[in-house]
Amino acid sequence: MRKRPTLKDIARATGVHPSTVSRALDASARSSLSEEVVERVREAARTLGYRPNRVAFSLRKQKTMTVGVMIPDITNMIFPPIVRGIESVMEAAGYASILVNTDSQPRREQRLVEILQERGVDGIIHTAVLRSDPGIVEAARQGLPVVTLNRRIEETNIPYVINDEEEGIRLVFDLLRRQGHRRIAHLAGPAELSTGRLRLNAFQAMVDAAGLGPDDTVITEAERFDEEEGRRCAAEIHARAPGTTAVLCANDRLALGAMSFFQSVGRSCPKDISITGFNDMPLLELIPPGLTTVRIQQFEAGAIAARLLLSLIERPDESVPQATILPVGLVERGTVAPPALA
Amino acid sequence: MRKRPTLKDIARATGVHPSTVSRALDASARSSLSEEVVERVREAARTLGYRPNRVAFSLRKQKTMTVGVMIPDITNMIFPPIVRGIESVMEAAGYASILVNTDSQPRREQRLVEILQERGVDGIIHTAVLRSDPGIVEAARQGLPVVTLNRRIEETNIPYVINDEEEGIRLVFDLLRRQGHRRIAHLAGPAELSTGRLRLNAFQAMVDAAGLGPDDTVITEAERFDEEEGRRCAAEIHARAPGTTAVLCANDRLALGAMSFFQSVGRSCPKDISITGFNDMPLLELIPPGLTTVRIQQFEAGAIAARLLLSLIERPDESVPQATILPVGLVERGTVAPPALA
DNA sequence: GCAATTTACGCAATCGATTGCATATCGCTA
DNA sequence: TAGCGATATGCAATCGATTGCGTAAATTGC
Repeated sequence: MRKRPTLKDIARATGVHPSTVSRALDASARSSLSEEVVERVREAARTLGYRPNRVAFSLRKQKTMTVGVMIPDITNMIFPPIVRGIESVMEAAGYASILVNTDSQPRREQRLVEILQERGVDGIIHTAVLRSDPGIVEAARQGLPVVTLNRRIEETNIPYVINDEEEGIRLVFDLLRRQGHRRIAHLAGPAELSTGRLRLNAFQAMVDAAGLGPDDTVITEAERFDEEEGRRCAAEIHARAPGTTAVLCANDRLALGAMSFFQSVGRSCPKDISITGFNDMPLLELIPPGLTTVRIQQFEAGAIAARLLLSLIERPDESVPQATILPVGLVERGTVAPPALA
Repeated sequence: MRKRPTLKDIARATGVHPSTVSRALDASARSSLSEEVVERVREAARTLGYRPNRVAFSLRKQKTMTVGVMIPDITNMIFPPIVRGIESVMEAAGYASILVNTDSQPRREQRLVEILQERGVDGIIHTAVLRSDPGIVEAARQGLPVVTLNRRIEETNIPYVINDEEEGIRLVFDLLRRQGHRRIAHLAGPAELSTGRLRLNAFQAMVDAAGLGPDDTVITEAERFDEEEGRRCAAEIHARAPGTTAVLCANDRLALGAMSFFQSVGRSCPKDISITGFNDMPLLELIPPGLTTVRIQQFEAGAIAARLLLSLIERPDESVPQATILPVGLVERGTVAPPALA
């Protein structure tokens, strides 16, 4: 087990100075060297199996070619495609990604930001920010490139990439209205997450615009974006507003929970109750009666955020768009039908 | 935007030498210093907001506190829990993980191993090895700690953590037999993946032990572990052996593909055909009629592999178990029933 | 054929931390 | 009070690469 060769080893092998080796191997500095030396060095590097030591490189250049990717929880199925989108761009640009899960815990998140900074990441893509988020904001203020994804931090100038939440809510809301629904509940996401908040705001705007009264709509707020909370909130809706004919859920997992609840109390979907989701996560089409939902661009969102971050890192003078809003689409499946005649 | 303070800054602030600062901040070297200096240094470090520079640390100590985690594809739902299991252990031990997706492409995989080595990872957890895999084997031979997960590399002494594949196949096979099936097909995984191979071998052993003849069993081999291949191979089984009453699939995604195919040709599951999977991936219980499958320990497998790797890294003299075989369990749902009477 | 450039490479500092060794200071003993 | 060891701290090399500057040799100009 011999250790990896260094510039010095190549220098010894070729009889030149290490700095010359460094230049010979660096395409942009190569021009100041003679053809012959460059060739000899490259040949020696090849035969010795030289691989540059990125740690040393990082120390000298103050650049780790590493970015931090913060997500709430990789086991939540909407995140893997996003992560792949990010990596597809980052890897091609020579960057590695350190992936961390925040579990949506502010304390944990703050600690992870510090860990990433200690490691000298060149930037952070954050898909899990809370609506206000001191750790990451402070890091950005100190000059660390940051892009947020899926959510935004209010009152900062941190660039963000989000889906057109308003349009998504409009699509499902309009669908429900066209089918004749009037008593529409909103199963909202956590208010401290910007997606939760944006979708709730959009819902309320739609309700107002449609001229529905407060009696027609009931809103419950989930504490997490998961099935269990979906069930709990659906139960609350069922109890508080039994006349509800449609539940517009802030995401698919909440909707699956709601479907499970209504089934358990014998209200069949879509006959007795219509349900809609948001995100269009994988496998949804296999779960009957097929959740009607809003499709978002996951892989592409990750790739765009990654390109934004790269731009911040490598061309700090160029300005990047503060907001990137991705189009969404309606996916009609089987969970929406006209309301049963009372 | 002031830059991060270094040991030198603290040294200047306290009037001691940088090496003294280093010692004061290092719990194990602290003992050789006076109480008073230690306190002054720690105080200064706190007020300056000092965070150690891990890059410099890594260069000097030849240790990056970073591990590589190689998986085929994070969007494949069995991997996220594994990744979380790995990270739960690694993060607690102060290690960061660089996650890479190989897409099961040998060339790409080889390149990723090199990238990880360039970055000086202290070890690699590989959940995506092919049955023989020169890149990672060579890295291990050169002394890089490596643990494989879910799959193993044959004819090496690289420690591995796998599920009890044989027992899993036995559980579903016995279930099918008890229900009265005799004409059982195997929808096998790719032969170059050890899971594919192990499950196939186990299946054949069961067939032999049960005294079934070659006429009773047909075997098709998928090229990838996905739904599309599941459909394709199911079609092949349907064409070659229409009398088959049960299909034992090498994993859940192949099984979902098979379910989709048989439904498309009007053979209802489980009435006309029984189907079993392997892995018990999330959401399966929501897809009717509920795939009967084998549950494996995902999070735990990741955690165990991580502990193994940590042990290889930090205590190279201690020996670790070459093989860790995790127990599996049968999950009976709705896709298995007695064969229809011919 | 000599001064003025240019070319090609070496030298040494640097990035920020760690660590073996040297040394100053102190207390203590004889 | 000289000498000794123990204790606390400083010094300087080191990890592996990058890079501004210096300089010898090669080239050009006239």
